[in-house]
Amino acid sequence: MNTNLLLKNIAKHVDLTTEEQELFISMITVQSCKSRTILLHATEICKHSYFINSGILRSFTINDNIVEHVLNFACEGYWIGDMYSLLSQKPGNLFIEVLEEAELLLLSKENQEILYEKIPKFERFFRILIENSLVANQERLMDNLSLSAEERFEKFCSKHPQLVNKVPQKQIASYIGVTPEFFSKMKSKILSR
Amino acid sequence: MNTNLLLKNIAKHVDLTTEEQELFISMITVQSCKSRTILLHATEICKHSYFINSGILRSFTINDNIVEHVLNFACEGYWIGDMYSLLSQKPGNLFIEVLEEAELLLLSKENQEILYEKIPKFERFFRILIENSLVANQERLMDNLSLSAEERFEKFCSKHPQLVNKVPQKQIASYIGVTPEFFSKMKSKILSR
DNA sequence: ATTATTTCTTAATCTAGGTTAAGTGGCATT
DNA sequence: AATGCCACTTAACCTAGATTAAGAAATAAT
Repeated sequence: MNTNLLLKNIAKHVDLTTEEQELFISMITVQSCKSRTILLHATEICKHSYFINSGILRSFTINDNIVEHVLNFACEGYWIGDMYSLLSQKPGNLFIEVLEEAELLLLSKENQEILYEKIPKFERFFRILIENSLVANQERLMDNLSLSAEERFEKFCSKHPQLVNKVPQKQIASYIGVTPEFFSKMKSKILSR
Repeated sequence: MNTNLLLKNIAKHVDLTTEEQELFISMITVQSCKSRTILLHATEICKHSYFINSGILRSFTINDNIVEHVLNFACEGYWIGDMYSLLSQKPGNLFIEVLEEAELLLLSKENQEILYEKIPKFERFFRILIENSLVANQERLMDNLSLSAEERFEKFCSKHPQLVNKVPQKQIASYIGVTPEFFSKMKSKILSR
């Protein structure tokens, strides 16, 4: 189990002793997933936070059993999960899907709670992660209220260059909030100038 | 200085000893603000988190010096601030304005950091607050992607009944992401049935 | 290799919501 | 009580993006 990336990630925000690192690692499990695996169904209760060692994942909802809406993409070095379901331990509305063959490190809700009790530094670490998520989310919200689809797409490209050519275009469309048809039209308009 | 509401608020998530409460209170300052006060300008660095004892506030951005976009409303018992600016200590893009005469409790960034060091329980308290914020934000984001203006308005009414008749209608329009003109049209359509 | 499924494109048509503009009513300041 | 400023309304017209539909291209499954 390769925990280098994760430990490096943690070290950016808090300093762990060797024992603390070991305790932490003992609470992590590894999981390899093929593309198209559904890690979490909307009807299930989310039991884990997923750290991505490699690969790409997304979280999304399904509307009226037809239209998908992408909440998030996540790749190497990021966490993904259904925060609502994880916190409330009720079924959320999110699916989590593997888009590109992935190796994941799983931290269960119970172990996360234990970590918080035993090593308050983890309380800080996750606080900081969530703070950053919240800031990013607020910005995206305001962007959706104030920018055109084209501007949102540009911003997506500059913020997530590693995703632009790897995830299906219809999912980028969904993330920025337009239909795949409109996205296609918009793209060819952009390319033609 | 009335800290009852705030202490009750904290007690929902963590248990403080009397000494801890006292330390905390010693770090808080009170501020009374008349309606229309601008607490934070978009060009300033946010130095405080604001807890609302009474009154109503909002945070918003201004686009091209013309169009306002409301990020959040906050009333009694809630916190407000510019999280991006507070964390980065750079100027954010948010204004914070008092909409209804307010009494606020201020926690400075420095004191917040000291609290984190001295009483890790505060790390937990704020982690939980931010988690809840993030969940609410994600839901709002998905609502903006999947619901019609009318549905967003209905949801706003059921989630924030205490605000519906207190804040200017154009600001509710902005919060749900439509123009004041369209909002007015929509409202009269709703009333006519 | 062939077939089946999905993704992407193009184009015609439609509509939710935006823009512009003019008018009304409220409330705050003098 | 008069003036000025906003907030709200109404209405005509406009447009970004949605919908529908059909074909082409790419992927996956057999």
